[in-house]
Amino acid sequence: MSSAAPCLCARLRQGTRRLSAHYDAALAPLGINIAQYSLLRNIGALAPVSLTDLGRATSLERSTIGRNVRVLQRDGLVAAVRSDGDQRAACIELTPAGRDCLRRALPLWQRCQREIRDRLGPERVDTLLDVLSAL
Amino acid sequence: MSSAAPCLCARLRQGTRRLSAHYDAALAPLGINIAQYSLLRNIGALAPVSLTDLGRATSLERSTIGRNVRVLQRDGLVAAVRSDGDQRAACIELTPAGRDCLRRALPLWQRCQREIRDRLGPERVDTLLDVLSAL
DNA sequence: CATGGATGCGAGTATATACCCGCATCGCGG
DNA sequence: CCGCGATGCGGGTATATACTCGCATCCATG
Repeated sequence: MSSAAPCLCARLRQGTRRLSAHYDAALAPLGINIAQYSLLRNIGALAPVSLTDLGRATSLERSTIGRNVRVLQRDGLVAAVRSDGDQRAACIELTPAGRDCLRRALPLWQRCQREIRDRLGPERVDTLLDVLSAL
Repeated sequence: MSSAAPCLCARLRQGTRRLSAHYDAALAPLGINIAQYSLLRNIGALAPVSLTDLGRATSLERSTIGRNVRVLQRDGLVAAVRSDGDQRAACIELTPAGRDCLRRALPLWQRCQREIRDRLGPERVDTLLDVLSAL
């Protein structure tokens, strides 16, 4: 029986792909996806921030952060700033274009959040967040 | 307020990364990860199966399936079979090594499933599966 | 039977993600 | 002050994933 049970991880991955596609589609007019939006939000909240700290905040590998930030940097949404202290740290902050992108993305993102909340109901959303935290 | 609310998608992605890492670590002794295990299970259940049908079964892009299957094929876990009908279909099935890998992976996977179920409790697991289906 | 739309795939390209290695810098202990 | 472990990053490599394009095959219709 248990060998026929659904794989929790596979289901979670599948749900994540589907939900990400939904958010990605909503953000597409701005040329960013949900991973980038999330990273931009984190940078905006923590800036100026080092790649290592960004990795800690997002639970992402530092090297992953580096590559993802590079894309945002290429697109002019974030920029490196001179760090006063540690010369190793590559401190990152939003550019005006990045702030503008975040601002315009907000309603699109909120719409996605609302849609999901409406579809699932507030209780199940809260349960989901709770379970994800416990994961 | 809502702009400060947690991003459901980001949380889901984060939880998926964490859970996947857990399953990946458990399956590492067999040289496969959870995505490959899941794909192998699907192939085992549907074989002989075309890439397109595999994609439908897993909600993955057909081109993604093609690339993922290629890795399994390179590792000798799956093989293409002559299709009696449509000459376009690249019918895939498990090799004996693939079946053996699945067999040995089963207890490792079950252990992961049990750990998660123990950590979350059966109700929350069921709720999670329910929510993911509704996503 | 011939042709054109539908379908199945592969390849190109791009991002997300992780792991490992090597380099540069930092800071502490001698 | 000097050296060595700790820390921060970039690059290499690999897989997962998606989108697009082009090719081959299929099939229904004329």
